[in-house]
Amino acid sequence: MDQTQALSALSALGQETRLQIVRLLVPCGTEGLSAGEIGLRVNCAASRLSFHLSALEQAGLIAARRDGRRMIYSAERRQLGGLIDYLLNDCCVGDRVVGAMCLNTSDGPCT
Amino acid sequence: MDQTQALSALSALGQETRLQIVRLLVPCGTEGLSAGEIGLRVNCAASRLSFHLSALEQAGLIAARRDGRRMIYSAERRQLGGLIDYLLNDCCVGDRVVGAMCLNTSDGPCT
DNA sequence: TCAATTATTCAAGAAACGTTGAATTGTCTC
DNA sequence: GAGACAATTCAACGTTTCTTGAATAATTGA
Repeated sequence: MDQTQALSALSALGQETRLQIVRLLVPCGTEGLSAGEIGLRVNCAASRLSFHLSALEQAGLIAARRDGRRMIYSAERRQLGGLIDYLLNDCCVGDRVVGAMCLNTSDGPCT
Repeated sequence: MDQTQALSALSALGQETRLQIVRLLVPCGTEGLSAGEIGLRVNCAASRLSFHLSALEQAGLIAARRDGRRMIYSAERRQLGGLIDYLLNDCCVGDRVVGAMCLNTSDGPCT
């Protein structure tokens, strides 16, 4: 991930509804959720939801597929991982203080 | 770090000039750089720079101190680490795919 | 094919953001 | 104190982003 991609991912996540959507989708894995379901969970009108979903899709943070008459969205976890990796290694150049925050978590994937 | 703090950090970083500033300041550690120096390095007029510096400060990503007639800014590396930690552990709930991206880097702080 | 369901697109207005230049504040040196 | 230096604040402007509601597209089932 380069700076341009990181920028678009960061600004996509820097909005409440969109951060909520990503947090909702990550635990659903590749199975994902339909747009309607997402709208119910994040309490969001359809057209507003579509707007935010397409922003996340453009940033590469979620992927869309059709299932009958519904659209299923799922988190692009590799892109999210890429963003974290960018922050940790390209932005912060392996800085010890920053890295320690990651290591401090008891059950995180880095321990 | 909670969702509110993460949101403000993410949206602060989702802007080119501000991401540049953070990338510039992290390697400088607690020593930091003066506003004028930062302005030269990121090619930014004084008032515009001030605007972005205060946005980063409000998000807790940088700290300011005065040294004579100059203001010295330094990265708040713990806050940056906290953001990464949030993305990895609270947002992504220790997701394996996301975590793997972090582990994959050869010389990152997580290996 | 017609109606119902699901979701997107469009246009308009409101709100937030980013840029600019001028004015201001704080600090230093003479 | 006067002048220079470093940085911030302010107001104005244009741009982008977000929200809303109405219109449109795609799919399904009677």
